[in-house]
Amino acid sequence: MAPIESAKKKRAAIRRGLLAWYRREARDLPWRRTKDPYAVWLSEIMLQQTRVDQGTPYFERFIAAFPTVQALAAAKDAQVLKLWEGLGYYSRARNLHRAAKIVAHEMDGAFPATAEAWRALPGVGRYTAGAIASIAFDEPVAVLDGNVIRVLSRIFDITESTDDTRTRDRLWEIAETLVPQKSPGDFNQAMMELGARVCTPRAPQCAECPVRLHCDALSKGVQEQRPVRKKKAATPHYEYVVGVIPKNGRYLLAKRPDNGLLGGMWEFPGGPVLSGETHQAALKRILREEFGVTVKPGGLIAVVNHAYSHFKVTMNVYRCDWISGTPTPAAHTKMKWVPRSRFANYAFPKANHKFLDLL
DNA sequence: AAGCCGGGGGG
DNA sequence: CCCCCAGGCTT
Repeated sequence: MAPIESAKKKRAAIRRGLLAWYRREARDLPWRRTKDPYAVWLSEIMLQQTRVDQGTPYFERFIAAFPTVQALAAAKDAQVLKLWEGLGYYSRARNLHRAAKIVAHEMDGAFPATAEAWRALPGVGRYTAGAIASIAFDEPVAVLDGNVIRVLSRIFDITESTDDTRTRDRLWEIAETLVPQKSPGDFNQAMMELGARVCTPRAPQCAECPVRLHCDALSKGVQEQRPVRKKKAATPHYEYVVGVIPKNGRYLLAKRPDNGLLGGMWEFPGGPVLSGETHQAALKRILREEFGVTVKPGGLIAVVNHAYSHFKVTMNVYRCDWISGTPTPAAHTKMKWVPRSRFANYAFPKANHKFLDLL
């Protein structure tokens, strides 16, 4: 079948249409008011797998606390984590902090100037490197995030699963072919903004789309069937018990290991209930074996449900009386008795915040 | 290639 | 309830 328009003309029309739309419709976001590489970098890390509306207040607080890469490099781990509290994917904060120290101490405070050089920093992959280089340094390199995958899979009617590596490679190639020499940062942001506000996962607003005349999926009426995704396995559900243990006006907290789930965060001690085990038996067993204290389980404070990325949990939170034992963590890195008035200095997981106000 | 890694909002 | 989000790292 002969193409209605040449591929080259189609690309030119897409560039023109998206750039014009973006200059008219772009949201006024804090990191768009500057080309400071530090601000652009911070925004890109914070927005990984995170919606703009969710990330924006975190960006404002974070950059107010650490206005420069030197300030971030000099910060304490706990301070950085506290500012990330509630945003999720906490390894981003750890990698960001590590990278800030590298830039400040090993690169003399000078940021990398190319996408390739950015990728050497921890937490910066192909997407983030392309975003920073194109936005802050005008380098004509592509980005491919969830929005761009959706936009391109519709415009070019990609029928293969976009979870497949070969399809990803093809999409990257399309994106690289599209990105203009001039205003690459605006173009990349235009594709993402279109994906976020017009070319949405469900019920896309095609009538509002500046490139609707060039969209292969729309012309076939299959836009809601793109992108093609593989379905994910069902996530398991776990039953946990958690102990709230007061002693002399303080509560027993434990710090999670720096790597892995909720790395470096503080939490009330607890763990999974064995099948057939009562909550009271589980509390006594877990607190003795994993945290080194003997307790007497008391009343139920809360039942909290929480969903993580790959499992779900029900936390049964009980008040417990401390009987004996010096807190000694098995899998955690340290434990402390902390007064309620100082909780504000500790980064807690969301699942703990769901019952913290009840204490 | 597949799994791990949070939390929130929309349908 | 399921899906997805300005993804990267590890195995």
